[in-house]
Amino acid sequence: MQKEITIKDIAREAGVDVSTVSRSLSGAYGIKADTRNRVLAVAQRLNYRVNRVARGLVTGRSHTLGLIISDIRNPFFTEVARGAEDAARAAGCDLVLCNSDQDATRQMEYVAALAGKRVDGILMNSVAVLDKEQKERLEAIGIPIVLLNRTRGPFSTVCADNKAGGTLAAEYLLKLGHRKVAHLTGPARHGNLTDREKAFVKAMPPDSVTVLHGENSFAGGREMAQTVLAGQPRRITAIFAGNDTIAFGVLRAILDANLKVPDDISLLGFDNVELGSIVQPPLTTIHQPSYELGQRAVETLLRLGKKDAPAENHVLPVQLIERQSCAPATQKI
Amino acid sequence: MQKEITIKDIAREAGVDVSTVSRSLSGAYGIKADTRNRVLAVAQRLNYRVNRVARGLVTGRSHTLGLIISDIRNPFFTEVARGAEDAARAAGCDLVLCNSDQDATRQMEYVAALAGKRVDGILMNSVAVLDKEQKERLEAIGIPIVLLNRTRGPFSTVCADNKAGGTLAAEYLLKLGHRKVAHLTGPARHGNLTDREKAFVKAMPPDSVTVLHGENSFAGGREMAQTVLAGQPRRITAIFAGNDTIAFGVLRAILDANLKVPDDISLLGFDNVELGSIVQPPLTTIHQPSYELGQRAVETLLRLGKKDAPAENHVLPVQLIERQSCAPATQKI
DNA sequence: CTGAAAGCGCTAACAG
DNA sequence: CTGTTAGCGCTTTCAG
Repeated sequence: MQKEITIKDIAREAGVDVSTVSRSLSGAYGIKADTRNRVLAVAQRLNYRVNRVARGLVTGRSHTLGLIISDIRNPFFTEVARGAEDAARAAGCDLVLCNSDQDATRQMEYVAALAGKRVDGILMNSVAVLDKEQKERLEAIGIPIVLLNRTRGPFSTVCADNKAGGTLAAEYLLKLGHRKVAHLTGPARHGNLTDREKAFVKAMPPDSVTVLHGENSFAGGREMAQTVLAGQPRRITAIFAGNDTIAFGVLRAILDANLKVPDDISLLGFDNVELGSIVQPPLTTIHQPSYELGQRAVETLLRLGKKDAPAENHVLPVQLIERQSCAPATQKI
Repeated sequence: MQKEITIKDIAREAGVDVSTVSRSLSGAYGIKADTRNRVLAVAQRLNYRVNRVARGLVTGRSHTLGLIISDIRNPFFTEVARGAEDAARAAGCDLVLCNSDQDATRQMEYVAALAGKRVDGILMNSVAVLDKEQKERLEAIGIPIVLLNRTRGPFSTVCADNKAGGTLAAEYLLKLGHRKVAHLTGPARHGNLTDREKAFVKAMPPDSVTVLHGENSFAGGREMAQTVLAGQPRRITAIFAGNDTIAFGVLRAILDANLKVPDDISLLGFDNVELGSIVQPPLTTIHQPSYELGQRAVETLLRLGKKDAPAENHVLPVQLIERQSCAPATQKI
């Protein structure tokens, strides 16, 4: 690692002061075009690169954002991350990726690490419900935060209309005549998933739905489905999965049990990830605008960076995507 | 943003010098346990958080790594990213995510930005072949780099045995009796994909394979497949896709054309992403250890950070995963 | 074992 | 328009 080239070197070489170099480089006003060009030329010749660490130390801005999600391998988050990265990049920021695996400790460690690096903002789908102490700790770090799985609260939020989605799911299944269904979803108290669950249960007739909580993943979906399928004389005619990833796991289990979707059992997902269309049968699901979620989230994060910016709460619309995994309920009882 | 708490505050409060605070905090030798504890207590009470930017400025280490990939939405890269993030985290580093979309300019912009932030290393699947000038520029920035899609060259590399994979694919298809096949893959000169292609073509009989280059994505796969299927009286009996994502697109197109896999046409993928098993039919593919790739890559990156560390070249094994998308060739000619 | 002092590379008043 | 002067918050010799 040979010595780093600094503005001092440029200053000496160009016969000006470092402050002049600094101003030339950052394109500030009050520099004769002539000198600026000269400085720039020298900088170029010396192959100079600003040290953004040093700059950040004095300006207090890192131009870095943190994204804390459960697991980037969930295609929904992948899409969110991509939207976030694109928006961050458009604003000249970098994005650091953190996988919390829904672990509260890990999540707080990430927050601390990001705070230590003085990121300009943090984007997170906070695990579980934040207790009072955690909320205070988050507020205390004094960094803009936007939550991806809350609709209200002390922080800014941007998320899809999960409640509407849950209701939509119930109405659709009801319309198809399903009266005994299972809802297989991730851990309880998860914000998004919980909202879907509540709205879904509420919109269904009393006692018509069995809810199972498990791991929020392909494997989790498979396991929950196995439990359901192995249970008492199967009475359910449809399964509403908390998201598509879980739905894929459910599908795997159903196929393994030599049952047919939707003939033997209907399956409804949530998210609308790309692969839902090539799975067999193509998955009927509730679409949520994942990419836009990430995008909007960093945009509001950036806005929060300004002085006195008020908290914002955005809710994006969802939509039923009808494919072939749901059919009218058959009289199995 | 209320005033930041610094070691100065702690020093004053604890009645010691800042250097003592610094030493206590970084757990250095030569501090009486007594004073150290006192300092730590004060730090805790004041809710102090090191400013890693400031620390980085003097130590020259940012504890941040950069990951530049084509697109995080490709499940293969998702898995690589997860492996990389886990390994980075284990080493106390953060990972910044960059999507190059295979654009050379964008890639170099990212490299420049990361270099400006003085990251400790960069992990990338470099787009296309690097020309001499680019190589020199990369070497000039003086940051450890490991490439994810090369097997040799001036930089350290870690990637799967793509050549063996290509050969494996050819041998398998040959064994099944396929003598007219298409290879649908991403852009030419892409490192990994190119290696697969070359080895595949080489292992197949002369003139038995038609190669198409397209976009490296689901959509790209679909388009290429449409072209192939629409072509002259279809003579091919099998398609080898450059990777699973492309294969999924191909599958979509085949289904859309009302053809059956593998009855009408066999389909072979590469990567072995999780969803390959629930697609219908389950995808036969060449497995490569994506997660480990990411993991190993940051581990070698970290090693390169040490003084005088020699470049390393790792090649990880691949393996045929036989599912149900390939069948013996039928006599269609 | 601890304090004093220098400085990482840069920006930001304040003069001139 | 440009130079001078202070630091940003931290680590790191070098003394003592």
